[in-house]
Amino acid sequence: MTSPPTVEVVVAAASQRVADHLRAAILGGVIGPGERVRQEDVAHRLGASRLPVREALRMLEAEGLIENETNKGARVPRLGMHEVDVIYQMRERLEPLALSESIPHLSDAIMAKLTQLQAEIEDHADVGRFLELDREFHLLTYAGCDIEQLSAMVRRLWNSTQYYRRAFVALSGPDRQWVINAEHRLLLDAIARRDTTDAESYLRGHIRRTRIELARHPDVFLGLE
Amino acid sequence: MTSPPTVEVVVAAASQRVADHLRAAILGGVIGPGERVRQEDVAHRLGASRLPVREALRMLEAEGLIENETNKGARVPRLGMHEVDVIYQMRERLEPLALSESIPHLSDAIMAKLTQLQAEIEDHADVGRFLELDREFHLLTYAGCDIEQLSAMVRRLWNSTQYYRRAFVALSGPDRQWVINAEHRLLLDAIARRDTTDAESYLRGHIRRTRIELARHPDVFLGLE
DNA sequence: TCCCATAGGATTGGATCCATCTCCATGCTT
DNA sequence: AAGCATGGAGATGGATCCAATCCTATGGGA
Repeated sequence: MTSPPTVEVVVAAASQRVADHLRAAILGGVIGPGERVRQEDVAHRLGASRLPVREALRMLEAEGLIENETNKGARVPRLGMHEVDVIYQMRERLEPLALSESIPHLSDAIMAKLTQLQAEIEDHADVGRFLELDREFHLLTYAGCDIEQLSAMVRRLWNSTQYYRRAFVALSGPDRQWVINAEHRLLLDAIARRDTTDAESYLRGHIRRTRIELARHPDVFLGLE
Repeated sequence: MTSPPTVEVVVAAASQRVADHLRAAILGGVIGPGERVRQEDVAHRLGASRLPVREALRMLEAEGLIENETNKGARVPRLGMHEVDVIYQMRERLEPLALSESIPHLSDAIMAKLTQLQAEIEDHADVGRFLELDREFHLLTYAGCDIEQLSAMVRRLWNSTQYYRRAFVALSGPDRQWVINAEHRLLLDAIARRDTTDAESYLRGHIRRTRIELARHPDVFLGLE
C-alpha cells in the first residue's frame, strides 16, 4: 500500500473542528452576545480535550466572534448601537474595495451562482433563510479578491454584526424587501458589466441605507450596554 | 495583609509576554518576511513551555504578524507589491474614519504629546528612530477611537506593512522629508481645530502619496514572490 | 441590618509527555 | 544514472495533570 489510504476520514485538526462548531453556533444565534463560553463545557460536548478548545477560542477571537480576558474566560462580544454603526461605516469603506479587487477575477460559474442566489432571495420565506442567502450572496461577490487581509477583514465585519442583523431583519418585516432586491439587481448588473465604479457605488449605497434604517431601530440593542 | 502585595512583579500571562517579545522582534525587523518561527526555539529562548508560545502565535496571527499552517508551523507572511498596495488603499479608507472617531475624545495632554512628537520627527536622525516616531505619532492620533474593532484593524494594517515601510524609508533617503513634515503639520492643525473633514482629507492624501511613491520602488520587494 | 473579610469551589493558565505529521536523506530498483 | 519508495529525525498537535486566579457564599463584626 504505497498511496495513503483513500478511506481516511479527514481528521482536520481538532482545533479547526471545534472552531467551526463554535462559529456556527455563534453565527446561528445559539450562543448570543454577552454569553460566556466555558472551555470545559465545549471540550466535553465535542469530545475533545480543553487544549484545542483554547486554540479555537484564539482563532475565533481573531475573527471577532469571541473576546478573551485573562483568567476570566471567553465570551461573545456585546456591541452597543454606536459600535455597530461604526462597523457598518467600516463596511461602507472596505467592501467596495474588496469588490473592485474581486470583479476582474469572477468566473462565469460564479456569476451564474450569484444570479441564482438572488432568485432564491426573492423567493425567500423565513428570516433565517434570508440571512443565510444574503450572506452567501455578498461574500460570493468578494470571492475573486485574493488579498487575504482584505477578505478576512470583510468576513470579520460580517461575523461580528451577524447577530444584530438577525434581530433587525426579524423586526423590520418584509415590506421593505423590494428595496433590497432592487439594489441587489443593480449591483449584479454592474458586476456583470465589469463596471467597478458603478458596482462600488451601488454597494456603498446598499450598506449605507441598511445602516441608517438600523439606526432607527434602537430596540435591537435593548438591554445591552 | 489584606491588600494584594504591591511589590508583586506583575507576571502578566506568559503567553502575553511571549507575544510581546515576538511582536517586537518582527516589527523591529529581527525576523523578516518568509522566515519560519519554531515553537521550541522561542520557548527555549524565553524560558517558557511550548504551550504559551502556541497561544502567542495565534494572537499574532490575529494581528497579521504571523501566518499558521496546520502541521507545517508558523512563519512571517511575505507580501507582494500588489498586496502591499491594496493594504495601503485599505488604510486610506479606514484610518480617516478612525481619526474622525478619535478627534472628539483627544485630550489636551495628547495634543501636546503629538506636537512634541512631530518636533522630534523633524529633528530625527536615523531611519529606525523615524519609523518608531512616525508610528507613535499616527497611532496616537487614533487614541481617542474607542471602537475596538476599528483600532485593532488599523493597528493590524500598520503591523503587516511595517517591514516594507522600513525598507522603503531606507531607500528613499531624506530629501523628501519636508513633504512628510508639511503633511503632518497640516494634519495636526486640523486635529487641533477639531475639523474632522479637513483632518480626514489630509490624512487620506498623506497615505495615498506614500502608497504611490512606494509603488515606484519595486526594488523593495526584490526576491519576494 | 448592612458591610467586609475569608474560605471554598470553579475555571482558566501552564508544564510535561505522547501521538501524528512533514520533510529530507539514503538506498534500492529500473 | 535517474527516479521513487522507505525510514528516520525533527516539528507540530493533543491529552492529562498541576498551579494560580477569580467568583461566590458564608459568617463575623460594627
